[in-house]
Amino acid sequence: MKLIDILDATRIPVAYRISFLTNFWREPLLRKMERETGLIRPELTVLICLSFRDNLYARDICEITEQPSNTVSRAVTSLVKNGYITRTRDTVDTRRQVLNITRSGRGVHDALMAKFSKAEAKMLKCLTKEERSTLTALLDKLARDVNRWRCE
Amino acid sequence: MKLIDILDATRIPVAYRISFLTNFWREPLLRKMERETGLIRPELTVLICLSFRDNLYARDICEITEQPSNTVSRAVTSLVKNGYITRTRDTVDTRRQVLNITRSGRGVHDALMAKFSKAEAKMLKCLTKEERSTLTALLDKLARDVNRWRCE
DNA sequence: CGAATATTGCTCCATATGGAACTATATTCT
DNA sequence: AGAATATAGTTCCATATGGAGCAATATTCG
Repeated sequence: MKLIDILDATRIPVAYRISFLTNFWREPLLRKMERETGLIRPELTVLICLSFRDNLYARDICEITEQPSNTVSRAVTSLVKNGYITRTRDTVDTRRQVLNITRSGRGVHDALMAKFSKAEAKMLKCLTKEERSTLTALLDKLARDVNRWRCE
Repeated sequence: MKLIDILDATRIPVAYRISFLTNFWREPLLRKMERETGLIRPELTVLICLSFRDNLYARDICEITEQPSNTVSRAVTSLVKNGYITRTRDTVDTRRQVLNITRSGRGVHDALMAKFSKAEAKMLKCLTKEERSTLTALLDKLARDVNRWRCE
């Protein structure tokens, strides 16, 4: 028996399958990233945020990602130390520090995303192009409705 | 900005959405379970396995779930202590211990699954019945193909 | 202006969980 | 049978990460 044999019987068919894909696709990939680059998850998250937006405060990243501030703080400190982002004290509000991704940070980010993209393509190979866009659309519908179904 | 605003731009549309649902749907639910029942994830996993199959060894559960043996070992010990499963030394191979879910364990399991099922129904409310079965089918296709795309 | 309150980012602590190594038992091979 | 190897389950250790609370600064309100 394997976990996959429970697919048919579970009372939470969608959630179970999503969980399954998370466990067997995302987790190994992230663990591999951790081993190979030394980057950990919250650091990747921060990097992703800063690759989309310049001049963010740690606080912004907490709100964007809904991660606790200590987690973000640690990630930021580590990324600065590795030269992947810069952190400069805000002159107006000296509690704040402006964060920006460096060239090197963007390089790491882009390389990682390329790997993930490749891994995703491999996973999706068993679907037709149409099925892929259907799947994306359905997942999208769920994700965008987060405020209705979110816990608490 | 929110993480959800990255949906359109990401290079890994499916994986990102799955990750998003995991972060905002599964994680809070599991954390709530941990707070309210004291059960942790590997314990739930073991409980699920034993609710599907009697007389498993810890080793079987490792293979089923692909979790490390120490994690399963800890979960088993804790579940036994709480009276959710029984553990009896195998007479043939005395290294092994036969595991079974108790009535109380099944009660906890069923109650949890009922909650998860309800939470899933809430999440899926924005999809039509047909969309739901399409989504399930597509995720199913991906999951069953795990051996082709799995990492290492 | 001065006091109360809010906010930013951080440190301290608790805990979940994976990797490696260990013990006890079983199996295999000569 | 005896030695080498494999396997079951555990313990030890390292680390990722969340919660609570803290110091420094900013804001609000009298």
